[in-house]
Amino acid sequence: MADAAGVSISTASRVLSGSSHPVSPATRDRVLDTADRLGFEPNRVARALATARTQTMGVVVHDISDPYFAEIVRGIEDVAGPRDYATFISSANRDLADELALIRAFAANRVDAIALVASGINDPGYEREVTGLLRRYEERGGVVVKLSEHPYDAPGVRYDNLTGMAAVVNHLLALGHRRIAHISGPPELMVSEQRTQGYRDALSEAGVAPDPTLEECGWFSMDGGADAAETLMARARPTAIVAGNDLMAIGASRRLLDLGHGVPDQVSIAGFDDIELSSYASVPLTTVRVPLRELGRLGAERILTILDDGPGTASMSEAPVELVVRSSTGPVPTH
Amino acid sequence: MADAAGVSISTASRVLSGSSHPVSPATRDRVLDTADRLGFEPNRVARALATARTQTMGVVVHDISDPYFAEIVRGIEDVAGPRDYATFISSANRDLADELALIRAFAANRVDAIALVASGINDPGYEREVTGLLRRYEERGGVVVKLSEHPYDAPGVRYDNLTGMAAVVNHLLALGHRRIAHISGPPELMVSEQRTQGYRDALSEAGVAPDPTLEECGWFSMDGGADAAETLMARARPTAIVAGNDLMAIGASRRLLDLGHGVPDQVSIAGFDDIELSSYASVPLTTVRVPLRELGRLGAERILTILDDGPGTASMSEAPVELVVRSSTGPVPTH
DNA sequence: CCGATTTAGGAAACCGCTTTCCGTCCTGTG
DNA sequence: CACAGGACGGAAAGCGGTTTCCTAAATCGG
Repeated sequence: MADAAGVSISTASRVLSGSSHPVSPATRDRVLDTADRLGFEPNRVARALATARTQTMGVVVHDISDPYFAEIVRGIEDVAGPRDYATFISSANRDLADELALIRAFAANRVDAIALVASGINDPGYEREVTGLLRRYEERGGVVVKLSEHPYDAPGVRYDNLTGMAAVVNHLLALGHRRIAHISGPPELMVSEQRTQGYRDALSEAGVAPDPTLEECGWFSMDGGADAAETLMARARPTAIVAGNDLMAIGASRRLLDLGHGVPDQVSIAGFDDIELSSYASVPLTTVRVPLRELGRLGAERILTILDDGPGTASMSEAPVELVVRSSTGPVPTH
Repeated sequence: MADAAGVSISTASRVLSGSSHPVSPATRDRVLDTADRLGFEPNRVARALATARTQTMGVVVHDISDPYFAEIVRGIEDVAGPRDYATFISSANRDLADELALIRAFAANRVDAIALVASGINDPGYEREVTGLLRRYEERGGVVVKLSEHPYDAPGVRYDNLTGMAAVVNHLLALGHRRIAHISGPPELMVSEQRTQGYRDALSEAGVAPDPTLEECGWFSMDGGADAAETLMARARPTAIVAGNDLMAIGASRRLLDLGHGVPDQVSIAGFDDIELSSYASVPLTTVRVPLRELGRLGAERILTILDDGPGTASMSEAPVELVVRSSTGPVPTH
């Protein structure tokens, strides 16, 4: 390529990499032309080795089929793309070991930054491993940012699960409900844990006695939510169910309808996240809106800032959550 | 690292990279131990430069928030992971230019293979660009496999959209429907085009006269499907609607229910893909099951085979589709 | 018109690995 | 016991770029 243009490798590199070293306009054009003619694209791998920068960022998601992540990822791409960073997504598919493998892969491939999205898992073994991995990654110059609760100490963007949960529960309380059940996500997930905590806090705050039979795990999936709802109805006859995420709430309302329980006439259902789907569910869902896409944008911006200017006083910033009332919740049945 | 173990770089490399060059067990252990102690992980970028292999594959998806892709991606990961390949996903978010940029990024980063999933777009300009890009990529040793219709000529796995569509339409015809409308995906997408063609063919096969007022575009999204359904009902009063994918079918049935049209009492609705969601939609969806995850698996296996043994007589293989009847379709209303 | 800068471009070192090539030592064999 | 050949490990040459260092030519001030 350099030969074809009749210049040295150095010169070719300088114009193609946008170096600050001066190159005459004539030479520059000649290089650009031949590069274009030959369809030459510099080998990013070689460049990465030389510069210790790959211009890529890796996004670790817990489960790619969960629309929650899609929104966040989109936000990340919104800002990464225009800044010429390639965004690579990798999904752990809810497997702890896979998740570690995946972080290891990103680190080994030297992505410039790793974004952790909703992969915070509460497990001493996992925490130790992931901490070691990410610490080494950071020591080598990688930046890690978290877009969800996570045991690893890194800057990022969060939102308040407790406040959000309190909002739904209070909404339900205001409608007169007292037997409010909860379908939780996988207990090992930190998001999940916090949301459940939010549910419990809000109830005890209102002086409603806790009742373990009103809680059931639904694994953050639609079928999980459906099964949990069925179990809860059979066991504890709640008048309202608040799920740990929208997916479970949708599954729950579907199953309840199938079983002949009116939603919200006989039982109210609420979710969390406000994924797009929620307005199209069997019954449009009352939920807590989390500004997912914005979260992604802010996260990516944080990454770029750190990459450009160093960590600074990097810490967590917070995005607001908001109750969205649709038609899946209503007053407690009178009889 | 090599020094720490008291061996030469060559030796360290040999044990860490699993070379066939003999290394005594004692030395091997020493290297392994110190590597482990230091948490040393070889720089994949450097390794990639030396070997011209990155042990990564890139998956180009058209829209990451479409659950269709999630399933396929999962299938790919099923086989890539165990074979120690990292899978990177990148989403074009329905933007043609972005999609090209994304292929370019994968190529520049020298992923060993690129899987094209449902990103086949019918646009002369795009086709020319993408062909040039991928051809160069292949010339350099990259392997490309397509998991959906795509203008670029490459091996892969497909399934028959025409047969699938014929199955749903015939199902509807058998139920007595004659005014069968169609909500299509984005016209530029090849999948979309084929499915629409399948719909038209099946109708004309049955001797039902084509009616352009019975076709409407729904962009493969839930809202798009909902809007299209509303338009169709106002304009042409179909007794059945077959959508180009499940997402649109779900949106459509939701909207129709909202507008007071019974599903399937007054209008039957069918989709295509059989994404997980479809059994949880407002009304469990009659649809065409596409073995998405299996498709991903087969695709990844094809990639690995080519990577290991060369292209061989690489061509398209085909996965079967199958009609799944649920409760969103029923006999044509009698009056 | 001359020395000091500035501008432009080339040579070569380097990024962190793999791999070829080579030398040493050990073993088995006639 | 001499020697062929295999086991083992090190030195060094890439891989394809970037960047430092250096030189030659052009420009400038006085």
